[in-house]
Amino acid sequence: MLKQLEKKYDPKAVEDRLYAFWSEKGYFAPKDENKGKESYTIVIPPPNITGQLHMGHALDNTLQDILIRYKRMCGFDTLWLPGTDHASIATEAKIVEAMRKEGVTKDDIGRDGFLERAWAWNDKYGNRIIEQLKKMGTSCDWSRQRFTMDEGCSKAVKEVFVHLYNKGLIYRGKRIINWCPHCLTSISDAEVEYEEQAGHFWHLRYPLKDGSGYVEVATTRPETMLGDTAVAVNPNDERYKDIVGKTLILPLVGREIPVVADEYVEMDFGTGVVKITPAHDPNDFEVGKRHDLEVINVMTDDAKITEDYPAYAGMDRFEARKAIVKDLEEGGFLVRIENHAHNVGTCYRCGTTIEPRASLQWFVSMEELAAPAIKAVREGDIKFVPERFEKNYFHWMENIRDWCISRQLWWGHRIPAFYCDDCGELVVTKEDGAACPKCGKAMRQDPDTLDTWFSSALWPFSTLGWPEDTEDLRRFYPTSTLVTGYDIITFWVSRMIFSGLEYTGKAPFNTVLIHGLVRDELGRKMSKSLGNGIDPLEIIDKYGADALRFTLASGNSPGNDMRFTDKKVEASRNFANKLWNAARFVLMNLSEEFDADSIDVSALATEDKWIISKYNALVKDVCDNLEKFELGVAASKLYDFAWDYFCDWYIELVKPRLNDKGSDTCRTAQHTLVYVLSGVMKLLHPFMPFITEEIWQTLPHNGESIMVSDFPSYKIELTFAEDEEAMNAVIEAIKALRNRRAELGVVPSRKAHVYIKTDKKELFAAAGMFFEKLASASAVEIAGDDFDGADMVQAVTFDAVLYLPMDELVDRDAERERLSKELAATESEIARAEGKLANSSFVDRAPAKLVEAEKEKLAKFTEKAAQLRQALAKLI
RNA sequence: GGGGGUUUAGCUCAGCUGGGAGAGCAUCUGCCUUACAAGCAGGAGGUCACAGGUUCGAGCCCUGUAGUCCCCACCA
Repeated sequence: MLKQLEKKYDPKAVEDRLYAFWSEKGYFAPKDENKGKESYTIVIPPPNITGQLHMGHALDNTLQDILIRYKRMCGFDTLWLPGTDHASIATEAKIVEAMRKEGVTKDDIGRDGFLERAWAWNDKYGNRIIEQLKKMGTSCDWSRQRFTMDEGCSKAVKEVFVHLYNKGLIYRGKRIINWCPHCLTSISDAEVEYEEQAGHFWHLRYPLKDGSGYVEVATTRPETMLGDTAVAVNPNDERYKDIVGKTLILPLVGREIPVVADEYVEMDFGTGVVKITPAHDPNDFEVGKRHDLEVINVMTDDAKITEDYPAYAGMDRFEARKAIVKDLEEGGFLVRIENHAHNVGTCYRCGTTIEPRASLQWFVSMEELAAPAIKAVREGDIKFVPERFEKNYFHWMENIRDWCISRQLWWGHRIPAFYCDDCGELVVTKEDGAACPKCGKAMRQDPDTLDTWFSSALWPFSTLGWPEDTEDLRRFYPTSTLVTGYDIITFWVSRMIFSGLEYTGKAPFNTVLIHGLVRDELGRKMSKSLGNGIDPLEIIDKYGADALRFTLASGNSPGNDMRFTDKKVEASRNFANKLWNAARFVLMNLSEEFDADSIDVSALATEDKWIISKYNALVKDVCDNLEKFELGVAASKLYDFAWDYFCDWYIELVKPRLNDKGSDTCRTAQHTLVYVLSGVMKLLHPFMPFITEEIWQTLPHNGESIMVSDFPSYKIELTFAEDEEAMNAVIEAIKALRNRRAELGVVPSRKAHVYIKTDKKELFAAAGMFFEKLASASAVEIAGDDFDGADMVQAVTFDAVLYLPMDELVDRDAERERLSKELAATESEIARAEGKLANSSFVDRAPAKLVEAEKEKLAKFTEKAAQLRQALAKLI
């Protein structure tokens, strides 16, 4: 006896058990016997060890899991490689915060003590998000799980750093960088977010040393005037020709500063005079370099005024601004204040206003690296889906600036540069604790660490063993599809591309599948500060992982944002339950085992061929869609097929045969049910892994898990166009009857005799039981050509006219009106078709197939109109 | 300032190379038809933002306009 199912699908009773089963069976790992086959590899975008699973992860990983499960079932040598990212700033901030609560600072415990805490923290919490991912059903090969700071990744980082340094592509220099006074580190340009703020324009007056007057400058940041080392005007500006080269006295400070001429200054903006603060503005820094100006830093690491300016020393920059403006005003140097909205750079981690700052940092020289990365996408070695994101990528890559990679943090990859304090030698080496090659003394390692993205950039190959020539690297690299959100194309995708090309000589993946953001019901970004985030784990708890996955995969197209609502998950949950009950029904009616993977075509009834033919077309569609990364389209096709065709029609059509226990036709119906349902389970498995496995295992099946079964493939011999057409005619007739009965308000329990006038007598005669079961017919009779049908209710379709003797129930006027309306509609269709066919340019230029189809339609509508006219005539 | 997305039923969104507008939810009507009320059957609801253009034919292609969202750059 076959296993029976509970009435409602209970995800909790299934998910953890099946996940453990898959895991124990080792299905997540690539199979040895697949070695040598074409590989399909995905590397996970490594979540931060500080992270908690959010909807973005849920979406990202659902898409990856769909792809990898699909390819696995298709027989590829598949690997989905998981891991985590050390997330230097985020993690360090978290640990510092925890220490603050204990009253301990980084300086108190020192670098080693701090790192000890950080590693302990990683041991404790680093795997939390991995465990959460498993709840989603993600089929990563956990045996290959990596961490950006594990030994192998660290080795790769050093290798790359030394390689680039030796090639002259990494350099150390004093430049303006973005400094976060809260995180106390430099950050890269990509890590700065701009926001518009209402500010002011302070017009200041700087006196000429010779007492001949003043120049007026305008600034949005008056506090930086302490560090001014010049004032600049445009060389072509007639107004200021005379003062170029003269000397000014900097108010409040008394420093003598020159007036320089520089193209950078725009004559028609502000006063046409710019104060130059090389230490605190990137443009000013460049001007300063051109004119050999002094770079005077006026702020401490935490953005307070330095001791060099006693009047303001220790003041926060914004506090100092007020004080300085007040003093300028009192000294008569403030001309006026204008309102001015301007963009302020903020730290993407903490939101603090960044402070541009001249500082000695390490940089990657980007121009040479960017060129091949641009070429690879340009020439199609790497494709973005959807393609439009290539524009973003090109724009970023073509305007790329050098990448500031050093961070004043402790948690991360320490820069492998060593200084000899004795002789001043700088050595960049993979060896720790090397002695100075010049004087043999011990050297001091650079205290800074690398930008987190430096190691992430190597992820597709560092995780496979690079720089060693490992079996995994040969087997799985280059990877296939990278799945990520559009928000990290610049941070991550672009850097992986140039890294892969530079270090491995290959593009790290061939397709970048971009998805959008998951937003809340109101279309807002989910965020901690808004508190509008929805916890995927709570959704899983309430509706099941399959429902969540199906929701995220469907109703969503690549690159576009989606809104998340419980209503959508509910619909998916209902779908899961529908599948469950379909399976229940099939099992309840199963009397023996059948081969779920093949079917004897010769025994099939028309309706069997109809569903199998439709199923076969579905297989093709789903594969095509998945190959094109149209996962949402595939999902909705599966939904429609399973619910509409299979449940609402096929199961209902086949019920009468199932009652005929022991008959051949019953057995054929059973086999068809098993064949199609189990195929649909396979097609759906990438989307809804748990319920499909549970159902598949309960049904007759070959093998021990759907996860490692063969994905269905399109079979030309399973296309039955004629049977499809025949069954469609019957279905149309059933719908027409139902429609008529509903319009007349006849309850289903009231059965009625049905007369059918049709050319397809055999078909409709054989379909009698369908009308009894699905259209409340008490009996069905095929009417002869002389059948009159006067005073009967009629339902007209292309292939048949159906008569119901229910005169006493019918309002004749209403019926006449209805028929007239339908006739009018039909006549307008005829007019449309005739018009089209009368149009010689259509007939001549449109494809012959379409013209032919139009003619057929015209004939059908003409026939239908004739029937309707007859019916009307009989009513009167 | 530059670039891009988006605008389709009351709501959320699909709509593949141009060839008679779709789904889910909501709504209305009728059904406990022994797989499923998380269900079944039926209905109503759209000048596909607007204006031009290309085409035999446009939701789809081109141009422009408007609303909306985003990205990049940044004039002190």
